[in-house]
Amino acid sequence: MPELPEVETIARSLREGAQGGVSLLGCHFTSVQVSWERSLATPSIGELEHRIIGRCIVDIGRRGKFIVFSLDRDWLVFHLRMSGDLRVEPLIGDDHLIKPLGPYDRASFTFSEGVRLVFEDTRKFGRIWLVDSVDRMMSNLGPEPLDPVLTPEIFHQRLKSRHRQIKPLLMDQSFLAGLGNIYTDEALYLARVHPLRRSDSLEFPEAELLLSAIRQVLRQGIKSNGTSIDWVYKGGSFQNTLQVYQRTGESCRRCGTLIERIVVGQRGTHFCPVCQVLDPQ
DNA sequence: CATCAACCCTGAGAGC
DNA sequence: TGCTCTCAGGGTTGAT
Repeated sequence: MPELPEVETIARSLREGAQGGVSLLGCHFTSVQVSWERSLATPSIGELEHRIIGRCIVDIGRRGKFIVFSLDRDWLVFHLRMSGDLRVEPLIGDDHLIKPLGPYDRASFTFSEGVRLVFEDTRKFGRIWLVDSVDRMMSNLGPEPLDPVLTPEIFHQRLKSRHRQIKPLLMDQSFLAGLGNIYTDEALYLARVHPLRRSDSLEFPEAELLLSAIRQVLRQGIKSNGTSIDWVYKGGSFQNTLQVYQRTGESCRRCGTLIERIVVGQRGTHFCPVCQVLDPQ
């Protein structure tokens, strides 16, 4: 389930060709294939083809959990949701034939440089967009948690301006861009904030601590190349650092109390009932 | 504005 | 062994 660190890791390897991979910078599109129509949010397949063939990739980055390809005209944007992934591979296999796509490959973009970019997505929740304004598309996204322009003062003000349970608020992408279930649970634990606390009940020092906890888990996640949980995302090692996520019934590493699991905003939520107290509500 | 439920999907794991 | 059932999970949408 890619969150900010996983998306950052994938975007980085597409851009820099990390771990033996190939950088896509400068590549030119020669064809597009979409095998599951609903993976393409916009435009139509015909228009996508028409607008993208011949375009060149100028940059590859991330905004929230979106992977953004800046082309010499338009932007190609991916959201991996639960099970999506992007991989780059040679178009031609060892048998000198064009490699067939796998059963979970939903779209493929080939380049004049002899490689292709494959969007695979087992659960079909991921989406692809080709847009002429990435700013308009992202206009509802909240601030980047790692961006220094988000000061503790501003963060505290934003928390104060709402009256919501803290966990669903942190996962609300229009409030803050990039946190998902795993890193939210971890950050709340690190900051000793109960997931059901009301956002406007946090005093400034708590908000400051929470923001720094969020940054700490995200930075550590990026350094670990993300979290490999279940069969969905592979390659990262942050799962070895998890303090509460999927540790229900195991001991808190700070106080030994058993980690509890509750449902908050329809999401499985893991916390230590002793370290993360609810009292001010 | 906040909360909740349904929906989109599939593989995995449990129960039988 | 193999079937059926339930569940997770991000984000959108619609109801309360």
